[in-house]
Amino acid sequence: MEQIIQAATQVFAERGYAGATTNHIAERAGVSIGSLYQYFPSKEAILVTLAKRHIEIAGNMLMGLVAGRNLLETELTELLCLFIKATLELHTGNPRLNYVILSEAVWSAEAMEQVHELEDQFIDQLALTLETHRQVSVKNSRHAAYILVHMIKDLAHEFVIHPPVGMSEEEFVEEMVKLVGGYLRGDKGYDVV
Amino acid sequence: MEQIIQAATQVFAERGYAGATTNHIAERAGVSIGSLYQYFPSKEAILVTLAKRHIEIAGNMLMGLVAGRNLLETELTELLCLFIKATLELHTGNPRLNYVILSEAVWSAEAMEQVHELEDQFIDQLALTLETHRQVSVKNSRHAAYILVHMIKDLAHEFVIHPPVGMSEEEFVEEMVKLVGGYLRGDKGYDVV
DNA sequence: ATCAAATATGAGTAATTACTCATAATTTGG
DNA sequence: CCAAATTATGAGTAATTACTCATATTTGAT
Repeated sequence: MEQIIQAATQVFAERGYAGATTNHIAERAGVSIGSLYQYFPSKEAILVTLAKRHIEIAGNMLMGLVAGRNLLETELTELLCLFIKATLELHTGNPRLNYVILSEAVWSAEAMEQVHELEDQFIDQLALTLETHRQVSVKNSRHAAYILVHMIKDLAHEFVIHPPVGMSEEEFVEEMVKLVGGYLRGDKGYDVV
Repeated sequence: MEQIIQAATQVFAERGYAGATTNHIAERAGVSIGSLYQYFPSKEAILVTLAKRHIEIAGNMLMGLVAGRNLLETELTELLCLFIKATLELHTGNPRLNYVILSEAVWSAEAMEQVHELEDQFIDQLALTLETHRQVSVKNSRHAAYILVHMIKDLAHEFVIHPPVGMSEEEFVEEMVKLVGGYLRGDKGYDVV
């Protein structure tokens, strides 16, 4: 079971979703193809299990960043730095696997729903954090959290895959902090039409 | 040729990349499978042609928005509104096809490069626009354009697929304008660490 | 009208692969 | 120690599908 997941992680990362065969995964895991299908009803089910686990790990990791801190006393900029760097690291760690999970896999409606559920949980938690922080001023914390999470995730993903010429990781983080920081503070000296 | 692309557009949108068969595309186009392979060497080549065309159309459409205007006299907020609404529309128009192109298709390294080249061209053009506008103040216009384009594209994509509960399209546009507007103006009253 | 070049045809193929199932090994509980 | 339940095995299959190629049709120049 665990070995199958581990093998799938490797094989998906190496060959992509379409390129990975269930026989190959079973072989890498050191079990027979029959056993594999005793634990997972389909190839997609393996990916879903793997993806859910990765999203859970990422979520816990990111929430852990703020867990030990006194939010009221930590600079927003520092928090954002942490978040963005951590997200970047998550994507840099195994870019190919992240690519497979985020972009390449063919999700069934059901699988997609499960993944979204986990995402939503994380967004809800982040929304609470946003409400608590003194430097944050947004109309709707849940909406802000939604935008935040997806923006950071998607841009980090994009950056890892195809960064613009001449932009270092530090510059990327700096720009992201600017972008997000300004938005969360809500300190605009002009009206939005 | 043209009919094949049209058919592919429909079939990819209906059945996804993996679910679409070349025979099905040929049938829908009203040509034989042999003819299809006279024009396109592979299934992927069809998708690449189709994707490049769509990116080109989208790019032209978005650049056209600012073409007729006097940039110096148009409010940044208004411009951003236009851009974001247009992007949202592009994604709403045929969400399934956009999904296939952006997320589901298995891109070869070569195909990916071609797509990125087009994206980069658009980013370069936008960078010039940013430099021209009086209300924009960014350190590196190309980097800003990169972040802008991907952020708007990815978030619009995300929003169309899985919007947060209770967020209307208008609210989404408003938030995006806030987010991007603040960033581009660069009017921050604090230091970034 | 003639011929050659260009284009169209679609039955067929070769390869792939997710998944099954009859059988065998192993574990469990009495 | 045995039987029953659980779990493992892997050769085989059924279905799918991207792609080929021998043949037919059309085109266009002379």
